[in-house]
Amino acid sequence: MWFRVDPRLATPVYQQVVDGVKEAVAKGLLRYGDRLPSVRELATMMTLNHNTVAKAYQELERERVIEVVRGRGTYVAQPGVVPDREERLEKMAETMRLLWVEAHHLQLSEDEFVKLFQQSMQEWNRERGRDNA
Amino acid sequence: MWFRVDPRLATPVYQQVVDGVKEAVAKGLLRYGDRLPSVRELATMMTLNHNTVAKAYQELERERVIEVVRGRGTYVAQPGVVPDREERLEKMAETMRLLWVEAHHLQLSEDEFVKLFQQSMQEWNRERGRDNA
DNA sequence: TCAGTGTACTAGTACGCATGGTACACTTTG
DNA sequence: CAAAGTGTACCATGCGTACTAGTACACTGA
Repeated sequence: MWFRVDPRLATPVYQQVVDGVKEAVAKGLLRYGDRLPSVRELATMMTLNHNTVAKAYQELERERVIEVVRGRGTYVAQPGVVPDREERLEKMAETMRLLWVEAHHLQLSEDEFVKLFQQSMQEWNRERGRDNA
Repeated sequence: MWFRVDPRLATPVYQQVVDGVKEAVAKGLLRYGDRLPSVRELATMMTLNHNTVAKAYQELERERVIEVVRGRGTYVAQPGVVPDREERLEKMAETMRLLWVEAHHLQLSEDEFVKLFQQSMQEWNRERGRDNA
């Protein structure tokens, strides 16, 4: 599978599934039209309940990351209009604010903070490049 | 008070108190040696339970943001050694990763993403400048 | 017809958050 | 010494969410 799930973490399992799929799509591991495992398949693979996987799939469909075809399965959706774009941009900005406050308490200078930020993005891009080779 | 609390939000109230105090310290609204309201005072002011405020204060003390003197009160701590520095840096990096994934799904280019980031920091610095005048 | 799909229920367990109340050891003040 | 104010430690309760488990339904394709 393209991701892992750890029930001991604080973030809910269904959220980890959502994040995992979104990351796989962002990296290009999953592309438009690719079929995802059925809720029962994925539940068996990761030893989860099918309801938990279904909850994740519903959230992913709400965000237009996947498309559901009743009776057939779920597929990676084509990039298009993004729902709730403004709210999500707002939430991103708020998260950045909290990050900057935390950086302050970790005694990071503005330069160090920006560097950590760029470093995190570069590492991600390296992974993406490898996966897409 | 230096912050607000909204019990309707998803983030726990005690966490909002923690974030609020940390932000006030980061901005310079609270400085080394300043006294914080007692748990019962703050609880009354914000119509919370004293246990909720106490939980927030304990977390703040664990992070060395404040110092507790039994029988006297709580005070803003002097900047010093930061506990759990490595773990918190790790968590920051992980948050940045998730932000970058979300940015991808919001169809933000790398430049737009970085710009949003810088913009968020600049706005914060403006507020800080105003408060510290 | 039948197997596989997502979906919708119900029921139960577990955990964290928040409130409310009481009590204790400590410090400062009168 | 007494009183008031401090953080802290309990216990009990209600509430919402997460997760599991099981069952059932409507739909699709072979």
